[in-house]
Amino acid sequence: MLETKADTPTLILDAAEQLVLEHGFAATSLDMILTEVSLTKGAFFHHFRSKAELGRALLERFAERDRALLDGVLARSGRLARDPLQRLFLVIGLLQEEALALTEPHPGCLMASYCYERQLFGDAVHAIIAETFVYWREQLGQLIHAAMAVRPPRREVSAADVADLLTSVSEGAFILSRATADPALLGRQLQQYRNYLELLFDEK
Amino acid sequence: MLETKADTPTLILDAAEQLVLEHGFAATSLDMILTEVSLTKGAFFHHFRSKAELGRALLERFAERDRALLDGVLARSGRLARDPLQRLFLVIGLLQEEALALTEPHPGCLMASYCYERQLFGDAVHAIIAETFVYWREQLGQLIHAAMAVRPPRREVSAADVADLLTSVSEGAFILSRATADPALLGRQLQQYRNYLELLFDEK
Amino acid sequence: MLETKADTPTLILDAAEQLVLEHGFAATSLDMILTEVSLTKGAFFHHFRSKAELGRALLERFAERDRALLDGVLARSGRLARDPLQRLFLVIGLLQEEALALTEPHPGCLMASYCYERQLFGDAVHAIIAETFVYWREQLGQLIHAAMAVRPPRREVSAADVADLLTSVSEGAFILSRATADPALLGRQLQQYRNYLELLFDEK
Amino acid sequence: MLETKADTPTLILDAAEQLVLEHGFAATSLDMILTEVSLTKGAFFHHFRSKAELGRALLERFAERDRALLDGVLARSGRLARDPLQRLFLVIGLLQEEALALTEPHPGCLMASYCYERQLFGDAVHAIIAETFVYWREQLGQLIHAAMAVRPPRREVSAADVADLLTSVSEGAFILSRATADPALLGRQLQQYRNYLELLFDEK
DNA sequence: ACAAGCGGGACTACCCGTTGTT
DNA sequence: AACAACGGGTAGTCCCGCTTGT
Repeated sequence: MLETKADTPTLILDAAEQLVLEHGFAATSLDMILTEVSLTKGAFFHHFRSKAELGRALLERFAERDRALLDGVLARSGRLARDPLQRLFLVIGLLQEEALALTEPHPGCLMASYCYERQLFGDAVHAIIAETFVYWREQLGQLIHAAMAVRPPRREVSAADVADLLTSVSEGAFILSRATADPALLGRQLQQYRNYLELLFDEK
Repeated sequence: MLETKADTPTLILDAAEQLVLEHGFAATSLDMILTEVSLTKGAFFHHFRSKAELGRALLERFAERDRALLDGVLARSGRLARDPLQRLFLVIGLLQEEALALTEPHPGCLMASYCYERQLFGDAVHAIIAETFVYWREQLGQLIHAAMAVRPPRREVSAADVADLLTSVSEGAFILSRATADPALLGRQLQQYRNYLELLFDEK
Repeated sequence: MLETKADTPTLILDAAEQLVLEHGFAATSLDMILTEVSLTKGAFFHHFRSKAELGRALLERFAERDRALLDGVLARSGRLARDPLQRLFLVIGLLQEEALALTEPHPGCLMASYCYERQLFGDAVHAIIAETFVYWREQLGQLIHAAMAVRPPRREVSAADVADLLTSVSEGAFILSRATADPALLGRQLQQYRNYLELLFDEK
Repeated sequence: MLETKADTPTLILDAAEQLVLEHGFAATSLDMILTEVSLTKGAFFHHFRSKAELGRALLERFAERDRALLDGVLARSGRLARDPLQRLFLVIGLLQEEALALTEPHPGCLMASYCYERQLFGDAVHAIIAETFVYWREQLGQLIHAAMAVRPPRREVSAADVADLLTSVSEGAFILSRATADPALLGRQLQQYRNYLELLFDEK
């Protein structure tokens, strides 16, 4: 049906992403990737100028999908509700749904991985990472801000900080989930985040 | 008095830790470390059997210090208060104090770094990481459990999950703080965690 | 009018010659050449069987032009004078004219370049180089021989050696001119050669 | 007797110089050199930071020896005669002696070789080449200048140009000698240079 | 306890040439 | 006639670890 005949660059990116999340970027050799997709160096360097460029392309694709994920849940929440507070909880709910579907620990976040190999990358890469984190802060922050207008929170908080907290909890849970080999951990941590929001916006 | 003339293994570990947190373990070559401390391979292999052993020693020292940090704040909180609820907020407060003292982004967590280079390490290393995260869950979890006995929380939560949340938020904030080059971010995120606890244990 | 739309092989040869004189043959990759002329491998291998064949074709064209240069000045000198001595000085003069027109150092001689990468080429190429140098020795040597018949030289010299000297001085001046970034050097060295001939054939 | 136990860098330089003069720098692989001296890459990179640095070291040693050759013949000529004109002819004579001793074509000049692979090297290398050629121009030029003071030449010439001519003739003869596989050619060309000087400084 | 030198292997980058297609 | 894609091989670089010596 969806005869998605994957093209070579995509095949390479797919294999690379998975390997990088397991080994780190530096320890992921081109040979490892190319063995995975049954190609040779010649093919690789026809599509990418260097390994560094592969790293950048990998991150760019990841960041785009990451923003698309947020855009998606924001859009869906908008179709299901008008009230910002309801929308906010819908957003968290949709993310929780995905977390609950995991049967093994979340594969992790490429941006976090790159952060722990910071010196390997140039400013262009650092900028993409920062922008993507800030995108969540701003997009989600707007919704939180709107919710705070509808219902004053029980603690004086910054919408940006509360938005960042979702990112923090997620990133931290990715790591913890992997370290303890517990696929359900992410869902439980997102539930804590939901608890926080519920208490924050509790009536009375 | 405290003329602690650092011995060679310690010098190596210090340089290595800083470099690994910036470059990742794979991309940190022995030459880089040894240049930093003005030593040669001969000296290194006299003290460490291999690079892998250095990695293990690095992690062990880090994990010990990490547990010691928790032991320390727990002990101090015990000297300042008896009530578990008060002690819990003291623990968070002491950790916040450290976060507020940062003038540049937190250097990060070696355990998180290793998680994103998982395949480079053996089960012995993975075990240390898991145990250290579980140590926080259990030690802090006990205190939270005691607090919940004193004052029933406004949401039904597991003490372990609430304890894990501190780890998640911290790990996530390390990454976010670095990515956005914002040293104060960690403190603000810990404040969100404190908010959560305050709302959870609010007396109506 | 003479809208000589250069054909592909010529375009390739032109770009290759310039690049080889700057980088040497080994360090001139096909990709470099093809980027220069905006073509791909497919086009190249349609016109040349291999890089080695390009090298041969390059040299052959160069050697032909080199012999044509000598033929040209010899023919022009023959139209301007009958006396071999006069013709000889006319030949040198015409070559000097070209040297004086240079605004940047002479691009160099492909045969000299190949001599310093001798092992890359086969006997066929070596033969072309030797024959071209010998062609100058013989053609110019004949004229010098005739001049010596007309006017006995003040030193007993071999016509072939005196002919070779023009090649030596030129080849050496190409190098010296480049090394010192002095476009006028070639002209000044040819003047020394002319001085030698003048003194050699001085009437007492 | 002179138990000259060659050290590793010297062994490498010796093998490299010979190979570079035959193949050119680009086409001389480290493997070729290291096979010749029975070493491995590990050993090479312990002594040289890169192939480029080898190239520089190679040239520096060559240039030093080249200047030492001139210094040597100038010094010997000074011990054998006082008169600059006599010294000048002694210098040429000593150089001719060396040329006549050759049983196979002169191995060539590294500086000329590098000139035909110009783009491979940086300005530091270009500077060394230019300085070395200029050294001959100045040192030999001084002697020629002194000779011209003693005996006015029969043509108005610049001492520098006459000095350069020796370099030109030599460099050109290296190439011609190789191309025609004629070891005696260099000696015969130097004889032409001597003829030129004799005629230039002829009495009457 | 540490330094110098070196072996052996891995990795990125690049290069030449071929194939299939338009 | 020309291009995109790719295979196979090789070059330069670097890295870990061992040996030998002081």
